[in-house]
Amino acid sequence: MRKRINRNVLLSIYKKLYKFYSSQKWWPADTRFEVIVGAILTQNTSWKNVEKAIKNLKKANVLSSPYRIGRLKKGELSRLIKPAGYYNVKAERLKNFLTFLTAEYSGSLNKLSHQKTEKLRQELLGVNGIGPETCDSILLYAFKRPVFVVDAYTKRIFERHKICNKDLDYHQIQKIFMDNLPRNYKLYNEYHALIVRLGKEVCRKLPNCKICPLGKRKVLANRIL
DNA sequence: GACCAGGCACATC
DNA sequence: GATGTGCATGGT
Repeated sequence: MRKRINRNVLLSIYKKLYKFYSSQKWWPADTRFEVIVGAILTQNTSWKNVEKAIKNLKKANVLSSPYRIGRLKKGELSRLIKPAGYYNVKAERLKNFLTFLTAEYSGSLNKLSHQKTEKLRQELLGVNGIGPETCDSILLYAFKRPVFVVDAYTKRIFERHKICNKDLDYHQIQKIFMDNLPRNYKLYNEYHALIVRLGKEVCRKLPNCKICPLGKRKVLANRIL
């Protein structure tokens, strides 16, 4: 039997984070398509490296529409996204998404955006290379659906703060957040972004973290994040 | 030079 | 079903 959590805990952590960091203005991208490309490129990769890859794509003028990337040869695409790492797999994954979009929606993100959330999720998960987190990032940040994104930071931070059990999988952790927070797109958008900000900034500064807004530095010092 | 970063698919047991 | 492994760059 799972431990029941206090409904207010998640919201109060959110408020602390927001007060401390303020809005993160996510997702950092100019277009919906750029969000999707970024979501695939950032898989297990620092955003700094993804930025370099995105810059290359923009410079080559292929990020303005799915059609343009779709026309690139895989080798050429790999070369452009090289700084983001795993460039061969990621080129394949981008291609897979574009093949799906072309085949099922005539290459139109607008058409895709009319689908209901559950259908959209199933379709995205059907693309080889799009797993739960990438899928939910796309749902949340590209299509503004109220879906909570769980990532490595979320797991680490909330496990160590005893809010999630260590053995919970992606969907179970997601459910804890979604069952205990209002289903609100803006809230989920900001919350996930704040968690990433906290993870990035605090993680490396252990064990002498002075800025953790969660106020549990003793636990933090034991390598919480 | 080791370790990490906004995962995922696939092989093997 | 659980666990292990390959994929790869660039910063600390």
